Formats: sequence, C-alpha cells, structure tokens
Amino acid sequence: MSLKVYNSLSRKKEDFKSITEGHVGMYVCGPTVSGESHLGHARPYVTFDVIHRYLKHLNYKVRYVRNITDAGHFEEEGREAEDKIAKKALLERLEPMELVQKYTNLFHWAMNEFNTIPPSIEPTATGHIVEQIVMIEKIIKEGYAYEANGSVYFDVEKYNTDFSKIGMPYGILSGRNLEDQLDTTRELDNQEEKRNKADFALWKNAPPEHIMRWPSPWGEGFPGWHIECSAMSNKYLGEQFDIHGGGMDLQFPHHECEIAQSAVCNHKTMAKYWIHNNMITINGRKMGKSYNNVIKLSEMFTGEHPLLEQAYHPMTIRFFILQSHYRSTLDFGNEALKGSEKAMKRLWEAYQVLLKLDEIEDTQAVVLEGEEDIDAKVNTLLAEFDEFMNDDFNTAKVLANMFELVPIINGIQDKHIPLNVLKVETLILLKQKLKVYIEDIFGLKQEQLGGNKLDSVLQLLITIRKEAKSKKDFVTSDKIRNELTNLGVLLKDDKSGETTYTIQ
RNA sequence: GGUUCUGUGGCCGAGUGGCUAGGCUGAGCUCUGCAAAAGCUCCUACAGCGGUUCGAAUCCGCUCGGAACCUCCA
Repeated sequence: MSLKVYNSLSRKKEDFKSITEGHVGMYVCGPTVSGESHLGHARPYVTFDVIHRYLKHLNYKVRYVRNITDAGHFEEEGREAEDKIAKKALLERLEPMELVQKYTNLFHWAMNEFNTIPPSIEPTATGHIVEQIVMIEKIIKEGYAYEANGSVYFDVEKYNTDFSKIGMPYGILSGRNLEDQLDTTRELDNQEEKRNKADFALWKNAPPEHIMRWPSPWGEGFPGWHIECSAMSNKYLGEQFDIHGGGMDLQFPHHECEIAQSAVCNHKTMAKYWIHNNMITINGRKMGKSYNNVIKLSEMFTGEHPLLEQAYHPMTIRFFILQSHYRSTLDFGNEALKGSEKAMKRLWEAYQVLLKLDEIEDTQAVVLEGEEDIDAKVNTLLAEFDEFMNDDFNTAKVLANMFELVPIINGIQDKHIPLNVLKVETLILLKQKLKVYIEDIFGLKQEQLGGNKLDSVLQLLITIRKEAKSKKDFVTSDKIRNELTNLGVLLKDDKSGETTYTIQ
C-alpha cells in the first residue's frame, strides 16, 4: 500500500516516489502580504499542512518551503492618498515594509490559530532580490529573455519553440497552447515593450513614484511576479524537487512561468508532482478580492461580517476543510459551518471518552449475538484510514470512518456494547490510531480553557449538585446547572451517575 | 472564444460499474426527576435525454446549468 497523489502535470494519480529516498522537498506558494488573509486562503495552508503532516507520519524527512510575497506594488486600503503625498515627512509616508510586516504578522497569527506547523523555511521575495537577479541574468545569457527600457521580459515564443522539442512546451501544466493565448491576451501596461504579447516580465523598471525598488544591471526596479518562486525553490530545494503546491488559480500563468524559468536555467522540470487545491466558493463563486466577496479570517473568528450568523472557531474551519477532498470546490455557508462545528464537537467528545475507556470496569460483560463482528469492523475501519490517506489524501473518507467509530465508542461508554467485544489489542490500536489521525495528522485540537483552578471549582459545584440531587433537591441542582449553562459551561449526567462538563 | 473542471437528498459533502459514505437539519423511539448528551430507527439523491453493459451516480454522446483560468489572485 503506497501513497498515490494526483499530479496536475499528468492529470493522473501517480505513485509517489521521492527523488531522494526518505526525503521530500515541498514548495508551496505563500500569500501576497498586501492585505489581510481571508477564508479562501485557509484552504491551501490547511491542505498542505495536512499533506506535510502525513508525509512526516510516513517517516519522510520533509523540507517544507513556503514563501512570503512581499515585493511588488502595495497599497494599504485607505492609505493610498497619503502615499501619494511624497513630500511629507518620512514617518507619515507609507513605508512598504511596515505594511508587509503588518500583514505577515496577521498571516502568522491566523496560521497559528489553525494549528498549522510552520514551514521549514519561509523565504521572502525582498530577501532574495540577489538570487532573482542572478537567475534573470542566466535566462538572458541562455537567450530566453531580453531587456527593454530597463525591464526584462521572458521570450515565451522562443522558449516554446525550443522546449517543445524536448516535450516541455509552454502551457504544459495548464493545457494551453501558445497560439490560443496570442489572440486572447489582453492589453496591459508597457505592452509595446514586449516582442510578444505572451511574454512576461522578469524584472520591471520602477517609475519614479514606485517606492519599492532595488538596483539591478538594468537600472532601478523590482522583480516580476513569477521569478521569486523559481529562485527561492531552486535555492532551498534544488534544481528538482518533489512537490510543488498551490491553489488551482495559480496554475496559469504563475506556475507555468515558473516551469519555464526554471527549465531554462536547469534544463529540467523543477517539480516532480504538482498538487493544486481547489477554491472555497461563496454562493458558488470563488472567494476573491476582485469579486468583492471575501470574509477575512479575523471576521470568521469573531463573527463580525454581514454574511456570518455567528463566530466560527478556527478548528471548525479546519474541520470544515477536512470534510471535503482538497481537489473539490468547497462551498461556504452558515449551515455547513454550523454542521462542522457540531460534528467536530461530537468527534472530539467521543475521542475523549475513548481515552478514558479502560477505566471502566466491565463486570458482567456478555457478548451478545452480532456483537462479535464489532471487533473486526473496528479493525477494518482503522486500516482504511491509511488506505484513504494514501489515495490522494482523502481526508473526507477518513473522517467518515471516524464517525462510524463514534457510535461504537459511545455505545461502550453507555454500556450498550460491552467493552470486551473489543480485543485488548484492538482497543489499544483504536486509541493510538485516533490520536495519530485526529491530533498528529489532521492537526485538530481543543483548547483547555479551564485550567486546574477552574476545574477544581467546577468539580466542587458538581459535588454540591450531586448531593442536592441525592436529596431530591432539584431546585438547587437545576439552579447550579442552569446558571452554569448561562456562563457557557454545560453539565451532562451520564449513565453511571457521573457528571462531566464542557466549556463552550 | 480557448483551456480545464463540474452538476449527488433541506444544507455541506464521499463515491474506484454491482455491496446505494459521512456530517448537519427534520421525524419517531429508548434512556432520564427534568435537561443535555448518547443509542436505535426513518424520510427526502444521483440535472435531462439517449447509448454501452447482465448491471451505471460512476463509462460514452448530446442538451441544459454552474465554476476556475486566459489580468494580481490560495
């Protein structure tokens, strides 16, 4: 049973074999930090976090590189006007790095909320200007780029002609051919500098008002949109690495351009497997700035957005993403999110019950007819976890199996099902596997809001209530429970007379 | 217009040609001092029309609808 991944390049599921045994190099396109991250951004970073975690689970040593795009022309919302008053004092002027820092911090905050493991290396575009310039010079030297008025463009047509011969035409990833694009490319600035409409910028001459600028062999300017990923992946992962990931919307032109740039420099395909996650949609439409339909992550967490009926916990969103396959679109909706919230809670509570299960004394356990199959069923469900993950990271199916285990776990807790229907080794495996999958691979967690002191106080209240109940003083017992409910602490009496609480 | 996808029950979503995931919601029952939780049971599906097949949600064709990309975009 080996890992299979869907490779966008071949449009097929392929057996995953890393280039260097035991090691995986993975590059994922990170955010452009010119604005606050929104719900759509959560998809790739949660998806690739799970992939990262799973590869580690398979005992690969993973170098996970995710860039921060902090170079380009940035404007903060609402500060545009200020920016244009160039004569103002330095401190009043928009400092690009200040902006970039602000949104980078916000991004990191959100990623932490989602419990994602930070990448091994998180290089910034501005920190790798030199590497990008060196790469551009190499492309020029190889004859696939030309300079015009202080800008440098990639010669797509020449590349396509030459590299088609070795099976790497321009458009190999997205399935486009160059002729189609010549007719459809729209008019852009400085189009007249290009030899061909499909050519893309490697380096751009900075007009006087442009604040982000660096010296280069072609004058002061800034790097083009695609070169950073080629330069940085090459630097940290080598000429050829295992996985290149990102959103489907980056396939063209971004990844296509990366492939071309790297191919010219290294004469090989940069990545073996291309993995693309699909979009989060809202009313069937991609969530994106240009559609004006974004819900920022900070808004998701607080519920402060006209489309939100309530706040959603980061773990709810993480769970929501895991419930679908990463290559399908995922439609946002309050009903769906609320469903995930409840489901996640149910799963987590069953998991907590499971962890305490061997403390239950199983006195007169009689295994009834039909129940002897349960052990086999549990083993099958658990074995399928790996099978489903190996099949292109099918987290949705793994979760479905987990939910088939939930009634069994709860049934044992409620004593509908005797504990000894499960062999000792099955119970051990069940605990171990759920822990690995829920916590280590899926990265789900539940905050321990309480802490020791609160727990002691609650235990005290529970004891008092229990005493009241035993005296049939339901006025007191209900008062305790109702008041606690108002404070967001739910009490539950289980079959054995024990009371547990959950904090909302 | 081109490229690539897609259409599953009230909602979100898995689905490798035969064994008709799963979650949420709704209905009923059990348990319970009452709750809550839990357990059990149930109702709504595969856009339409053809074709291939012993058999199709799954393959093929057509029709209709939706999306992404072709411009920065996760």
